[in-house]
Amino acid sequence: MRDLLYLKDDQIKDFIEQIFYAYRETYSDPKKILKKYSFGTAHHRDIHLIERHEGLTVSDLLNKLKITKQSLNRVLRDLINNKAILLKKGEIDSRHRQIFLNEKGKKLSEEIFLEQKKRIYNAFKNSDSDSVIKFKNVLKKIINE
Amino acid sequence: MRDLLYLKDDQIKDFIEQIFYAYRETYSDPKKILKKYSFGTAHHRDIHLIERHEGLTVSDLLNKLKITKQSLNRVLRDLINNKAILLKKGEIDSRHRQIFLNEKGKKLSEEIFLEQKKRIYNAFKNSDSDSVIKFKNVLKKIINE
DNA sequence: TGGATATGTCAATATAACTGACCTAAAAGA
DNA sequence: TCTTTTAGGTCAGTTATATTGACATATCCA
Repeated sequence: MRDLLYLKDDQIKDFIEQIFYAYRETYSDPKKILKKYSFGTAHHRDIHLIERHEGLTVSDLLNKLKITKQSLNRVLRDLINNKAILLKKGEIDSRHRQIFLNEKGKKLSEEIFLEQKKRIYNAFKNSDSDSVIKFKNVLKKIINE
Repeated sequence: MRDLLYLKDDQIKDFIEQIFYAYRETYSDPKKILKKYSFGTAHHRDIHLIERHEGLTVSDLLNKLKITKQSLNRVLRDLINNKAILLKKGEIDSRHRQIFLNEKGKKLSEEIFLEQKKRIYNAFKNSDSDSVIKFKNVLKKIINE
């Protein structure tokens, strides 16, 4: 077990480099669309997480993004002013704010995704299903999920 | 082929989210060490690429990083002032500058890597070798390598 | 009622990037 | 040789995204 090639330092360094490229490329693709709305990647991440977890609270979002509430609030303000999202008081605990996409936000989210999807879709289409499943499993282990 | 689960939009969105987490966590780990030297992640990326490709030129580095030379120069200046790297005129074409780590840079690079390695090493140690190989293959397809 | 929690906001600062303009030295080509 | 291109460096101003720290408000819970 101890001399597996992929556990050697040089190989691990290659992986670290490739994770950087994969992230950068994946999140670069929709930048042109974001620019049309005067949004950046920070807005993109919020839109993505709100779409995936409709009704999540501000603190849910903070926990996923791992940024400060001051940073988050700048971005949420932009999205609210643009009428891409709306905040509702939590029904059980009215201190909470639950975040939703409205129609404009859903349209934007879809537009972003169509651009961003291509790269991943093509990579998967050219891989066999076992590869994709194992890709996911290793990714999960990297993020301790 | 057309109804493979992992080609569905929701699944692809999950992958996009996980690529973000994987990148963020992988590059967060060594931030404490970088701070000791008053460096940030931009310095980290440069150090990494110089270590992996000793003697690469400024334009090689620009092509890998895909940032402007003005951005790169701020970071290289810091590294030069800190005596972490040195630039030599290219032997064949003396317009080129070839970049090398010196002793201090090598030590820093090693220190950063030991911190960053843990996450990937543990993920791989808990995966079988077929998974890791397939992880790499899919990653390569995502970045079109 | 008093403390903890969830959220929001003001202000200043840091980091990493950008655009645009301009400069020098060296190589390459007509 | 003269001209153009390439590689690199720099100045100045700006933008995007994040930070720290302080403080305010509303709501929940014991």
